[in-house]
Amino acid sequence: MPMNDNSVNMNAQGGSYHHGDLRAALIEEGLAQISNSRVEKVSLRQIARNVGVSATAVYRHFPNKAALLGALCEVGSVKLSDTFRGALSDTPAGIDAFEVMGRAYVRFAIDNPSLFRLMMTKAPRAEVLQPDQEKEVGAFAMLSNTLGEVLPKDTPPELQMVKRLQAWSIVHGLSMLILDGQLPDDEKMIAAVVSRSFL
Amino acid sequence: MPMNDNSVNMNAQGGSYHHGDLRAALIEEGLAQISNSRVEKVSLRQIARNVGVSATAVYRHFPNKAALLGALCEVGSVKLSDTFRGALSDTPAGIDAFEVMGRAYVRFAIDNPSLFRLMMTKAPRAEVLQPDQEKEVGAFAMLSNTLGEVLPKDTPPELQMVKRLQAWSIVHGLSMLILDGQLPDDEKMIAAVVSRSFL
DNA sequence: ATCGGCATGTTATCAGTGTAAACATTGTGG
DNA sequence: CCACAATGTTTACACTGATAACATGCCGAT
Repeated sequence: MPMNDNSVNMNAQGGSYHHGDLRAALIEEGLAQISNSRVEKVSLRQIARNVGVSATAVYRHFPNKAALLGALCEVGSVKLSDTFRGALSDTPAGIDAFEVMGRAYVRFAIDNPSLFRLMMTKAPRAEVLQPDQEKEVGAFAMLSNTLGEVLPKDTPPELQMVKRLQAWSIVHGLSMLILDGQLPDDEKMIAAVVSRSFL
Repeated sequence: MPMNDNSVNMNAQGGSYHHGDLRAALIEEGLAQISNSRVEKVSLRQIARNVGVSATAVYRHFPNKAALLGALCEVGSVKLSDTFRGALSDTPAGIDAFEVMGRAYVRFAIDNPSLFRLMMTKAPRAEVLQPDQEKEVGAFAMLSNTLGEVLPKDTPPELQMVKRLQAWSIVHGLSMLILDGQLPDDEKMIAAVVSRSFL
């Protein structure tokens, strides 16, 4: 029996016509897909199928596939924020907070490769012009502000900004190189590269 | 007139049945496509169409789309190597060679965003265990060896390796963040971030 | 020189994708 | 209570990468 396009075989399963909270279900299934597939293999139709709904039903909740992926990114962002907060709160005194954050960043990327990629390609441009944007809660801001706290107080603002960008670049670059298979996922190497020795 | 799938309207253009050097033509057109499209929009069929050949003719020269893209990567690699060599040879004495290489790396990424992405996701793992692989000519090796030359001679090998990885990470991370629109394409900022101040 | 085989093209077809249009069903507020 | 808005469904279309079967033409052995 060839799967007939995007049918859903209504009167087979006991579900009701209306789903209840399809939007949330789509996001959940989308996260499941992206957690063990490359991002370019994540399919709107497959998500709909797994949720048990027709492909076009998705369009009642998202204008297009990009918007659905965008919703996944939002979830990813809070996940990353939580990871950062958790890493910081678990840090015993005397341990360098920036190194902890850096390792958490790389670890998050490794644990959520496709989602991380998606987040990076879709996120809005980081507010990077003036330091210490308290309101900003993006990945860069949390990492950057942590670095700001461990830098010497008399660091001139311009140099401080450069160091923040270097820190982000190092941590992000290392993450991407590991995700792309150019560098191995080696805990010791990660710790060494992220170490603050360069500041 | 609806485009009838993958036809090529033979007796309309004066071309002969056999192309002569289709493989090269496909690579050239592929490079053209990737130079002004995102990588996920590059289409095997579109390439074939632009070359004036049926879609399936491609499969006489490449087993699948991935192989064609792989060929584009190879061209990209020599392009990057040339860029590096050119940057080095244009460097006046007294200027830090590593900063020159770093800027060239970032500039290449900015000038060839899709190709650069493709190269990074397809390249084999960098040989990174022992330094100074003379034979290795990949992006990392050239950058890394340049850094090796400007580091103090008495730097212990282990520290040297970490610094090489940090250098690559910084340069690669900055490139990706700019490509993803997270950081602006600002010459001064790039120069500052790539500066060797962190060594 | 011819002729057969092989390299290199072609068309037809398939399964899969995102998306729009038209139709169906249901919960809900006047 | 019932129209309507919200939320589903089916159908259809233009794409994509890929396979199978068929066509053409170059080139070397007889």
